[in-house]
Amino acid sequence: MDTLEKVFEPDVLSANCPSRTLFNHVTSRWGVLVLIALQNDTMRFNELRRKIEGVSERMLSQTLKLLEEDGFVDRKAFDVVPPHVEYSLTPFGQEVSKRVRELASWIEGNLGDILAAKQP
Amino acid sequence: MDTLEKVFEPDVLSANCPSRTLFNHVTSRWGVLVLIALQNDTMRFNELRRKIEGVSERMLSQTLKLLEEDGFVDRKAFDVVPPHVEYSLTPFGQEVSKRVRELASWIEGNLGDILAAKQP
DNA sequence: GGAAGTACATACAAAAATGTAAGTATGGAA
DNA sequence: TTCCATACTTACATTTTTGTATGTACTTCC
Repeated sequence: MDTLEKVFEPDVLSANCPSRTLFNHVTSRWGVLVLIALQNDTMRFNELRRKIEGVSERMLSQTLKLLEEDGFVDRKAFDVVPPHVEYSLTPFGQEVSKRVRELASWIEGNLGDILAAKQP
Repeated sequence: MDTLEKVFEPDVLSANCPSRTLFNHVTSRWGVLVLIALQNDTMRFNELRRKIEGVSERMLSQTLKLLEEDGFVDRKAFDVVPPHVEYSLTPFGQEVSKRVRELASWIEGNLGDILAAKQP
């Protein structure tokens, strides 16, 4: 009966599938780290910057903006001066964060064995 | 009694932790896709290239080499001409692949809702 | 009064990633 | 015989990413 239903299957291996774009944002160099850093906390911009060693302000704000547009990060700005902004994960963001964390944790937890197995 | 034991905790948030390097390789633009593509198969170079839409030969071989050095990908070359090479995941590679797949699958499975929630 | 902290934006520069085209040695198909 | 396929590598060009420095409009600390 569903002969006319669309049978579009999202696939990150397809060059122009929207899931690929989202996947790229989430797995981007700083994206993964932002997702991990925000996992259980609400953090301010400079807090995040200190936690994620090596990010520049530019990259951090760019990454946050992208993840906010994708609906993974929530930005709450208080209209005061000096500025006060709080970042946190949306429910969607928490789901992806959980999975990114699992990948990172596995690597961290097996780091010794992985490095020991490397030849060069 | 373990006063002299090392208390090094791998952490991807630390700029020069080796886990960060591995994590970057694994979550690199093409790295994630190679890991996903190889999940249940042994594949040849050009097969992979066709499966991962958009990779250039250069990037594919570079990525494969990196993941091989890290011990996630196994390369088996047969000494024939024309060349015949088979790529597959090592046990470590299967572990990371599993987690990368879970992230990708979650995004693919929730793509509709994610896109629907986006404002801009 | 000067320095530091806040959360960025913007312009410019440098570095890194990626693509393109060509080459290699050979077998098999048309 | 010419073309396609295999699995790459290398040189070169372009694109993208990333960093650096500076400015903003205040407030608080010393």
